[in-house]
Amino acid sequence: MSTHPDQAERPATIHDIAALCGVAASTVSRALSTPERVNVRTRARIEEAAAMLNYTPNSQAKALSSGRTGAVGVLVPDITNPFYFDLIRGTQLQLKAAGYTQLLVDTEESDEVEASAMEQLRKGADGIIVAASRLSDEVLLAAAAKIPVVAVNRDVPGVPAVIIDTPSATSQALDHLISLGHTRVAYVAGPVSSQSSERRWTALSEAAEARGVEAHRLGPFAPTTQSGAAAADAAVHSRVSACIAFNDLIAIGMLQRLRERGIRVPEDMSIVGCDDIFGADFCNPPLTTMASPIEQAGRVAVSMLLARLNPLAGGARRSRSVMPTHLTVRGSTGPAPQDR
Amino acid sequence: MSTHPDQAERPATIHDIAALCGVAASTVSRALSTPERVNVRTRARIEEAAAMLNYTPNSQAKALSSGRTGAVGVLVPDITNPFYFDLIRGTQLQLKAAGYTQLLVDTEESDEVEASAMEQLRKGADGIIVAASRLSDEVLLAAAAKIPVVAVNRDVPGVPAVIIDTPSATSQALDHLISLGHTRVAYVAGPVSSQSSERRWTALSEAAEARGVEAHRLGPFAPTTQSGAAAADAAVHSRVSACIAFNDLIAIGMLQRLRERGIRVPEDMSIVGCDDIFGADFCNPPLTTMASPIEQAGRVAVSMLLARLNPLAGGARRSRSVMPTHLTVRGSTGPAPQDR
DNA sequence: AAACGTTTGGCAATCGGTTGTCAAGAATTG
DNA sequence: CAATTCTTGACAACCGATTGCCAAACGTTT
Repeated sequence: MSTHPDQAERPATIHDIAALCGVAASTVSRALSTPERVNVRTRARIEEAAAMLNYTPNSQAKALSSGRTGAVGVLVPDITNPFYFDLIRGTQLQLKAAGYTQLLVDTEESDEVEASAMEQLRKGADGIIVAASRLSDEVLLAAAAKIPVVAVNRDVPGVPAVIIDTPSATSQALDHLISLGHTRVAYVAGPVSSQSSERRWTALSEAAEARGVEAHRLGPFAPTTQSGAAAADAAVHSRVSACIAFNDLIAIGMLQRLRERGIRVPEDMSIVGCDDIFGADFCNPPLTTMASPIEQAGRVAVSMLLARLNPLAGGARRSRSVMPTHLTVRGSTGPAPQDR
Repeated sequence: MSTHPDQAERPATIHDIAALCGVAASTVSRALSTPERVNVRTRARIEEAAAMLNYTPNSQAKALSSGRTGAVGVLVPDITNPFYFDLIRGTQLQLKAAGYTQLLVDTEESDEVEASAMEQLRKGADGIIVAASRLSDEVLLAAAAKIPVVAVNRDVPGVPAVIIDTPSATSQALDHLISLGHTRVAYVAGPVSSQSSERRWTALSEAAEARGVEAHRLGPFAPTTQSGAAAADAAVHSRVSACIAFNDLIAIGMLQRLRERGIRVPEDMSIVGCDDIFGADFCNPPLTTMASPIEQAGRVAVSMLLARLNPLAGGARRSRSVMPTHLTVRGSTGPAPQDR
């Protein structure tokens, strides 16, 4: 069947090692997973044989018999949204460091796809990290009861979470705009299913009231540059002098649209984005935005999940971690126009 | 152990279905995987029971007994490089449509990480798609002998590949620059291990010679915006009036650096990028670049791989597919300066 | 030297499916 | 109605590990 019948084309198994060493397969298994329970000399022989045969444990078989898959699912609403790049990279690095495999799934901004992915992963992964979940509180909670889940940017009591503290940054952004003389500000809302959009609006409207400035709400808008065009038109129509956008994609889309319409940024209109994604620093003008350590958020999420999976390893087992956010001022915000 | 001892918390297995229908587990397995070999009525009962129990096959067990994992590994050098976003999305969509799971791995631009990931995936996946492989021809060929591999942007005889035809676009870019009056052009090279960088330089230098213009080679540079700064300085020093960069990341980095140094684009220097990544259209100035259907490239790669995995399904079993590339002219290229 | 406790290693069941083999039953045919 | 073919479904081995259980071998203590 093979070109070299006598040469083992097929990956080595513990049985091959066992045969080579003259021990039982179970001994090999123990020697490799519970070294202290096997005679030093035997173990040495086994390890030598394993190295010689270039042995790699079959993860499928391991998963089947042990129940642990060594994989963690990472669910994001849209892979092509740059915001998730850093998050994905953070989870990837941390997971790999811990010897886990990352199963990345794009849920296409759909709660159904998300739910089915979770059901799928229930057997295919040891745990799940879900970013910006579109699921209802109840469904998410139910899912978390079946498989360890860590949510990112989604706050549901009972579900461990990493929260990126954009609401507080929103207030900073408002103060920044107020200090520039703006008195009529719009919040360009994200998808209705986005909890963070909701929380940000709450923070913003409260802060605006406390400071005595007008806060309008526009949207909802899809978190893409395309919908930024509609957002820009809405903003112009609402006669505000500054906008705080749900995220940088929308903000960048607004920048483009305003430029097309001949509306100068920041002279005629100031724009604040959120996330400090790739591109925020080199768009035209560079975007004032709310930045947070996203990659770190991914790493923290993994740590929280792994602490739950391996309780023995100690660890504070936090169930909630808040990532700080700060305002990064660039060129898209400036003094309010004086035309009134 | 559970809060509801009488309720099946554990996912249903074929044995549960078999018990419910009064048939053997193997019959259930056949009914679900080889429906035509089971009595219609029995099959209907089984399917009904499966639906009732909310049965999902255990992929681990399936993989173990059948040898097929239903997963495909996708290896990219750097997840945070926007170029790969669309590629990843293309593979993800096409794989999901075919019922496969995508295992995404960031090889960190390292041939060693890439090789070990391949070895790992040899048992954990049915096939591998590797983008911009850093491996040597021999190693890649050896890997392809062990597990079906489709390479993207890597041309090794014997390894099926999807090639993005940037060399021909490079000539287009050169013609574009020549028509603008440029006579001294630099190629800003990518990593030495990148085959596409090499092929592009070959195409460019030949085209330049044929057209009687000077072509300089700068670099190598890492494919990041950071190294674009060094590239910009090198370009200025080499006194060329136009640059064709290995990719958009470098080009965008150059744009930023040139701006810092007060060198105007395109008045003093024209820049051409490659890939038309996210951001290329809204940087300042918008980047003239070589665009190709990257997402489609991902989909084609998956199709080629799956055709190999399931030969029965027919399909032309192409072993090489070339994706067209065209020049997208934006604001970063303009007439050559007249100062000489 | 006997009794004891402790390692150490092998057997076999198990995870949840797939698949080859084969016999019983149904359908078709002569 | 009997013979034959086909269909259908049950049994059991197997994929590659893990793991509970038990017995053999070892060293220690009295």
